Amino acid sequence: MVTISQIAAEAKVSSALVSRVLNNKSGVSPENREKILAIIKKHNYVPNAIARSLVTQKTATIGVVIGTICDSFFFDFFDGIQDMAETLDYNVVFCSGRNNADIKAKYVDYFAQGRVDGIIAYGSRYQDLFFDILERFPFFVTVEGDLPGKDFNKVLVDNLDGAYRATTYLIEQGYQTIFHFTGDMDYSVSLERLDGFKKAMQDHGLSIDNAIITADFEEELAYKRMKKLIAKNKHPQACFAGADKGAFGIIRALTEAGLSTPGDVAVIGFDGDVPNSRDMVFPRLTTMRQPLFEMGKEAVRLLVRTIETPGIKPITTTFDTELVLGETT
Amino acid sequence: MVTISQIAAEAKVSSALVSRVLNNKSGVSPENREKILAIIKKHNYVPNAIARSLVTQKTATIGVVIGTICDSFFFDFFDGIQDMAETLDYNVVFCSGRNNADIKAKYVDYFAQGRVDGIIAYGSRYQDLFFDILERFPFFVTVEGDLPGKDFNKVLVDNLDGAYRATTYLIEQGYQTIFHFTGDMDYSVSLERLDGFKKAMQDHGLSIDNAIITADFEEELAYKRMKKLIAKNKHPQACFAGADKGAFGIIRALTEAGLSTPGDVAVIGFDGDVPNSRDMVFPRLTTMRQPLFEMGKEAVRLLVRTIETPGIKPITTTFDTELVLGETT
DNA sequence: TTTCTATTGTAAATCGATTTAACATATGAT
DNA sequence: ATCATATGTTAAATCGATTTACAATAGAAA
Repeated sequence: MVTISQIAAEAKVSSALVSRVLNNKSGVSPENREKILAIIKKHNYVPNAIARSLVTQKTATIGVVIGTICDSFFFDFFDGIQDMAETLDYNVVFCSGRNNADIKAKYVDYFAQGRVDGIIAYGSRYQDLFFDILERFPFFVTVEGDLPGKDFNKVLVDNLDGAYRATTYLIEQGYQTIFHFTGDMDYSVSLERLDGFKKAMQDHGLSIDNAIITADFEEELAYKRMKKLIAKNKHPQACFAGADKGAFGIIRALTEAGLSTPGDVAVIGFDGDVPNSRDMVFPRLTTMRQPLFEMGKEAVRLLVRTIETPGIKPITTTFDTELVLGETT
Repeated sequence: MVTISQIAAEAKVSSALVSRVLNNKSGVSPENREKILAIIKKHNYVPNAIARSLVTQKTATIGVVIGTICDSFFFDFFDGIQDMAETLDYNVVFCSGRNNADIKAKYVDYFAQGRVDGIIAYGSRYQDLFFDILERFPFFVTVEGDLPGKDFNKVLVDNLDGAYRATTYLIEQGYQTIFHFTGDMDYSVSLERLDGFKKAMQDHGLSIDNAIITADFEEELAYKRMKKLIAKNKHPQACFAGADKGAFGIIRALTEAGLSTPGDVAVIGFDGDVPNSRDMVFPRLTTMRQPLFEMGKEAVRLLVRTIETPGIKPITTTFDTELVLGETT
């Protein structure tokens, strides 16, 4: 690949002059500017970003790491990130952990080697390695991820409140027995949603005995758990799933057992994960929606703020969830 | 951030020694190695990848650019890329064009400034700018993208054959009037699929008069076109959609009009785009599946091959599609 | 003519690593 | 004691850009 010195040599000028032309700076005579531009064009010369970054200490890039890129849940989040990044003049690159904590940590480390100006990391499994790696890097934001006592930029969702409202909504609809299918208990968001559920039940004088079903964020386990409950004839009047995928599993178990929703069992989810083929999905799920687009935007905003304002204190922004009524309650 | 010279200074050795420790090379006394490692650990020192890349001329990274990251169609493709990249020891970063040709070109350019060792670009709109930018970079693979007469690494699908077989399958099922809903005519894959359709119809002595409905790769336009056909009572016995999303639009129009599939109108798609919530989707679409996982793997294989074998000739790999029977034919 | 200023250009330092060549020191064989 | 070899260490070059400090030139002002 052709370099700046080769361009300079061919133009019989110093590389400093070429650099000035590249960066549209003054201090170049019109004749030289024209000559240099012609040679640049002739060779399709593009300055090497690596070399440039080394001296400017800037990559103009934000790195995003998520658990897996193969999850439509993130679509709005991605779009929010890119939207704000474009207005703030940053490029965005995404890395996927392929549902593997080690790979995710590897990519956080990859970014933290100075390849980007800032990192956005999504995830709330607080024991995960990637938090440690993140903390060695000066500019980052975690989304959904919190660590007790640690002070960094965070974009959070008020899971406790959301779960409380979801549960309260079910109670107000008149359901008496309500089960909560938790998310993976390794994740702090699962614990928060569980707490919200418990609090709502207690505040309304309802029992939570046997009401907590340990599941995860995937469809399969919730499906199995619900299937077993139905078999034992111990299913509740309503289910609050800690994640939309779990809710879909519950509905599948119901459907297979010949039970209807919300007729026999009401189901509410959590996430606002709108499947890609929205119109083909039946029935539409009632869920607590997270404002993922706004969260993406906010993550970039916080990140760029700390990157460009030396010494500024980190911030936590917490978003509220929104009840989206579907056809399952 | 701490640098190699600071580590060297603190250990009272030259930076060359520290570099050797970092890269596990010989030529360092056990005592020095230990001392240096201790200081590295103490400061959480991580070598700067930008500086390293500048001298090694390696980033150990493959950049992937697609039209939009917000499309479950790519999931298997992404996974195939990462799968092969892991075995060949490359990192993978993704950039999304947000359904905008300019943004897509911007990211191809971004990568081509030397930020990655090789680029994988997905897309077949041959007049798109990104082909020109790609060609200034020595190492790249296009997927689905072809340019007549140009010689570079390509991963293709035999669209003509796939469309021919899809159409033939419908004909063999006994359907007489078959319409083809094309993809966006800017894309070469659309033209190829159209050709396959035409050829199959002609080979079986069927007319294609009024049988070609110009649509795009999205659901909405196919829906509208089909709706209009139904209104005029001019719909065919079977539809071959150039993309699965279009097939879903056709089915939606049918459903709304009270028509059933395949009872009233059979529908076959093209892509093998399995929606995320597979089990919730009704009915399951018959489609020509593209082996996206394998295509991702192959793209990486071709790319790394040209990166690591100087002077080697570019290759084109063409994959066959596979008829996946659903419930719509 | 002299002095000052503005403009244009270049040499050299810099960013943070790796790599090469040179050199010093120690070890062992002859 | 001498030479060859192996080992450990460092200085300096390098990667490809930007940036700083300064030199040269030209034109304006005194």
